[in-house]
Amino acid sequence: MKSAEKTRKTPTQPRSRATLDVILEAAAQLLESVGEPGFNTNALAERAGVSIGTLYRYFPDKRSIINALALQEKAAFEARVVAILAGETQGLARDRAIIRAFLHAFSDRTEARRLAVTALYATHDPRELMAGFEPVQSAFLDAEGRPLSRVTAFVLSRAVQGAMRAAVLEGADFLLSQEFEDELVHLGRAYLGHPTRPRGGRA
Amino acid sequence: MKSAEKTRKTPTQPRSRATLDVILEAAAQLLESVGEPGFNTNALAERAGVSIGTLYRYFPDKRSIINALALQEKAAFEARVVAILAGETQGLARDRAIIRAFLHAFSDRTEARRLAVTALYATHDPRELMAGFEPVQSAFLDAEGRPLSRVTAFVLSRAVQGAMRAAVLEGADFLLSQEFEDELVHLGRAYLGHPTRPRGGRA
Amino acid sequence: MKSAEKTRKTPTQPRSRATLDVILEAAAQLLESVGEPGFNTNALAERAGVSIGTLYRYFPDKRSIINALALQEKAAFEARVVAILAGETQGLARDRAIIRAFLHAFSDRTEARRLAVTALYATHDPRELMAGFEPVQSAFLDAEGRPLSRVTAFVLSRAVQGAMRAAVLEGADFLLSQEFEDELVHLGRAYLGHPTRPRGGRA
Amino acid sequence: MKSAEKTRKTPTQPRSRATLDVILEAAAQLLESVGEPGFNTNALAERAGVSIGTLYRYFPDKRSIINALALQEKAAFEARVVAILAGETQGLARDRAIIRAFLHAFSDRTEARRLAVTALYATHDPRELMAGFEPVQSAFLDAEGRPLSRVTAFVLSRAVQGAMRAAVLEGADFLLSQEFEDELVHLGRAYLGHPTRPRGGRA
DNA sequence: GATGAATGAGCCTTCATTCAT
DNA sequence: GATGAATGAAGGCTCATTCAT
Repeated sequence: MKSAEKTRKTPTQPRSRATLDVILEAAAQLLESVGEPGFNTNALAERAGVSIGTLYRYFPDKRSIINALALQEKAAFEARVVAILAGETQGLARDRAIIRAFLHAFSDRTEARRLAVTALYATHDPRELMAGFEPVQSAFLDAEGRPLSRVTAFVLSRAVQGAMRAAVLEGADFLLSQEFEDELVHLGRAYLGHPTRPRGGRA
Repeated sequence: MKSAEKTRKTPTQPRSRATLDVILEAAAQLLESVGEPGFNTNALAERAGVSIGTLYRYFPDKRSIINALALQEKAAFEARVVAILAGETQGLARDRAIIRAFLHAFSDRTEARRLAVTALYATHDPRELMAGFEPVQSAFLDAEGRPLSRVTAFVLSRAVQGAMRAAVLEGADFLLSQEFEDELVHLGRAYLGHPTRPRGGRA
Repeated sequence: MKSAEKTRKTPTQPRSRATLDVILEAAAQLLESVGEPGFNTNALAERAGVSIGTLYRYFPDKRSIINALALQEKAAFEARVVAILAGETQGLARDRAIIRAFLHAFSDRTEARRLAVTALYATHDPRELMAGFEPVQSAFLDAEGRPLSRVTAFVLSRAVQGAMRAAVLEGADFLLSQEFEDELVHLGRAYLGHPTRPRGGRA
Repeated sequence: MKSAEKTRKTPTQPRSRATLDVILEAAAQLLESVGEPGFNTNALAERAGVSIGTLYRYFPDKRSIINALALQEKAAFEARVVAILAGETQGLARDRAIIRAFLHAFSDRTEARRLAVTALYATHDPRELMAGFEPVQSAFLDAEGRPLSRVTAFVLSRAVQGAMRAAVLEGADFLLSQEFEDELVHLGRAYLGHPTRPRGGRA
């Protein structure tokens, strides 16, 4: 009884594609405003401006709508990071760019993203879901220029994500401040043994 | 429709206290085994071995049960950390002890804890909820022995928690390994500029 | 996903038993008046004067309500026939009594009974369901006093039932007439080679 | 809300006729494989290889599709029996031929036929529907060569049909056996007082 | 105090039918 | 004529909550 992955019919006609986008956008808004318990198909249909029946033409059941949303967000974010890694920027500047990408991914429509990803995790293997981040992890090297161990790569990525996630969830006023960004970059670079800007004005 | 906080009657008679504990224990087990969607009052009453009516003698509504569970877990954990801080151990050894306390809090009955805390966050101000950790944060000092800035303390605590949380959620096989614990300690100490065990092959 | 047989909880308390009877009686009335397509849980709850929720305390799903109804009718009818067979009456008089029992079973609230039994047949092995009639069949003997062959017993019982069923379904005006009853008795007895009343007034 | 009888446009062009046949054939297959509850217009359109819209060009609503199917089956069967009656064969041989025609009508695609006919009966006057059988009934005579009374004719035809119907529904292994056919012929002839093959071991 | 039968709002989902293309 | 996306009434079912016993 596993719900079909994502959609019933892969829509290629422009009208269908538009309808699908409308549904996913409405889903993100709704999830954002009411959270998971209030997220129901009737409310979604109304906000999307389509009928309940249309919803079910595009998705086999409710859960698959949330999953589709999560996968969409995940793909968009991974694309952004890959673009940075493929660019010319290196070293501290590159690290800043990545942190900034993460920060903005987390701060726009955050609650919806978090819930969707949580739901995605509830029904899929998390290891598989993190697979998309492997290119990011392998782009990092330690102070001697060697690739990171499995555990080190894990701690690095999850620590930075964790701090950002908490800042969003706790509504930290410094979320988009330069200081917070600097601290995150420092966290990562210090952990790996890279030089970073002097701590405070000391030393 | 805001639910009264926690309980209808604060139970002081021993029997009531026992019933309340049974309910909370059953709630933790149920949340653990079926997750939030399957967590319903009828199932809870049955697992706790009490009637639905009794449930409602102790809690005004469903959400307050989950909240009570979260608060209970939170209090227990905070007590553990405060005990460490009140002890004699200092420096690297104290940091290891705290990390270990976190790790075990996260690895026992994790899913229930996460869901309960998530639910707690959904209905309460996260800043208020994190207030209990302030003693922990003020116990840390930077390499020059000065207290941490607000942002630094935040990044430190949430980064470590984030890495542990992810390890649990992703079912990382190294969750309780020495290597993972070492990496977390290193993460925190490197961030603060404290000396730690040598990285990689360096002296 | 097979529905549990009959009820969720076997109710033994008098109140529960009464509620269950009310539901089954309402189900029979509703099935009678609107037929299977119009038979829905909301309408049933309303006619029974109970809530939808109560319905689902007694039956796991809609189909099991119809099945319970069918089994109840089946049991009642079988009991009636067994009583006749256990009695003193023999020969032609006994055959008449059985035919009459069938006729009345068919003519009181017939449509509901037919639909319920049809639904029962749709979800259960018909051979199993007919098992209750075996005592009836073995009570019949051919003109030489020998028990009937399997096929003969089958043809006899189903032929008589078929004629009665059709009379009900077609709304035959002679359904409860003496002539019809006589013809049915004659059908069975002639088939088995027993003497019966002279055909018409002719030799 | 009574559905217009049968079709919107009586199709006389060959293409329309072909489409209609495709739809009815698909309807029979679908009814056979999933039963009445699973029989829905979307599934029918897909199996027939036409669009939903096309379905509604040929039939005003769903019920009329099933009715058309039933009428088609009914007409085909009546034609077969009329052909036998119009033939040369008489007496026992003719009776066998008719029984055999019934048996095969019942055993080929039986479930679909039964459901369709049931649905037909639900919306039409059964007396009207049985009108087609009157020629069959009037072809039978009693042992004195006189036509049957109304009740006798009814009992005869419905008894034989009832036994066959039950054999199909109960999946009797003897459905197409010589013994079953013999018993049915004997049932009818004994009822009418005609001589038949010896019963049991008698001469 | 405890019980659990009863309630019913509200949710997910199906599917007959319409109509713009 | 044909298509199939869209519609939405309708129905099955769950579960938080109440209250008579």
